Amino acid sequence: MGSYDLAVIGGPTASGKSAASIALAKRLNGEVISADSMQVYTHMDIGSAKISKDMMQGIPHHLIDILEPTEEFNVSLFKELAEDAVQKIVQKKSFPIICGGTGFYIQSLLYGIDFKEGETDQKVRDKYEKLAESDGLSSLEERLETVDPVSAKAYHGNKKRVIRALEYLELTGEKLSDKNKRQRAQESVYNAAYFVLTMPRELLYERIDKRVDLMMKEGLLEEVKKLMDMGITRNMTSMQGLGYRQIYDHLSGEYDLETAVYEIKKQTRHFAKRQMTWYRREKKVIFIDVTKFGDHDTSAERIADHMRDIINGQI
RNA sequence: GGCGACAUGGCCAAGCGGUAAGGCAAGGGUCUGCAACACCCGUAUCACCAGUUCGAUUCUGGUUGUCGCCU
Repeated sequence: MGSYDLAVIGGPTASGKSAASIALAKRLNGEVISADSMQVYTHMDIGSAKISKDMMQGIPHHLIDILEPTEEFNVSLFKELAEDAVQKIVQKKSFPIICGGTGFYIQSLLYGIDFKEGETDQKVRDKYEKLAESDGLSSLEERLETVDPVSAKAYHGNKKRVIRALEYLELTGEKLSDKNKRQRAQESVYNAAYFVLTMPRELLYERIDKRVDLMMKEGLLEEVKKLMDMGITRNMTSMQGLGYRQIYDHLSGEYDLETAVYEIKKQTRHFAKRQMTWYRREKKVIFIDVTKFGDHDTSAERIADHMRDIINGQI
């Protein structure tokens, strides 16, 4: 397996990560760890484009269907669970393959970002939340400006992060920006082969549109209805997912179905764009243009061959 | 054929004498506990021609185009 500890398969949504991860796992006696903020939830299959048991072809998968949609999920939890999974896979003499589009999650694992210090405190958070409501976000921003100007500049207008910065400082006495600087200096804890699947933007957008249409055909509407019946509300982490929240809004009478579908497509395009900017700044990624590996139905195998060769040091 | 209205960036749309609001889309970016989140940056010389004026996207005339009404 050369000198790599693990492989990462990233890329924008709808780029074919899942198929490639299966093909690679078969080649390397690997197991897949999903780095996806929505596929962790049960009852959310269609909208999250969750890989089916069939498609898994017997390859073990981790971090899929591990939470109820009522439960919270976040980077910190992901990192913990993913680390455990990596360890278990390695102990079995198998090869870990991280597959998913959430760049932040992958980063947290690769660089061992420490979320233990300044662990979030609901009381402190509520306090700032209330302040934001009564005095406005700008008052919190001013406050942050005086105690941690670097964070204040970076998080301008960003309520969640302004509050986190304030919270972190209050809990630890250290500026969040200082902690980040400290952590950024860290080297990756794993030697990872970080692949990112890409394709021309136009093609990607086409595939996104098609995939959303397919999700609708497969019953995304019904899926969201069921979630609502289960008592899932708009503010839960699970209902933040693309596709879910738009259908939710439609079902709550915000807009008609056509608008919902249009919004899902548009927002997914925006998302894909953001994913790309994330990968661009990631240091050692290996971009793989999937269009160079034949047509879509058969390319996964050839892409996996290519990735395997790189991992084995043959390229 | 006649009458009237309108022509502003990819789309929608303000401005109506002093050198182009805004929204959306496209594009770029930020991100260290909600990240499929949240946030930031950002693109025109106003259909064309000729006048009036110190100065016109804004006024006048014409050309072209679009829309509506009428015969």
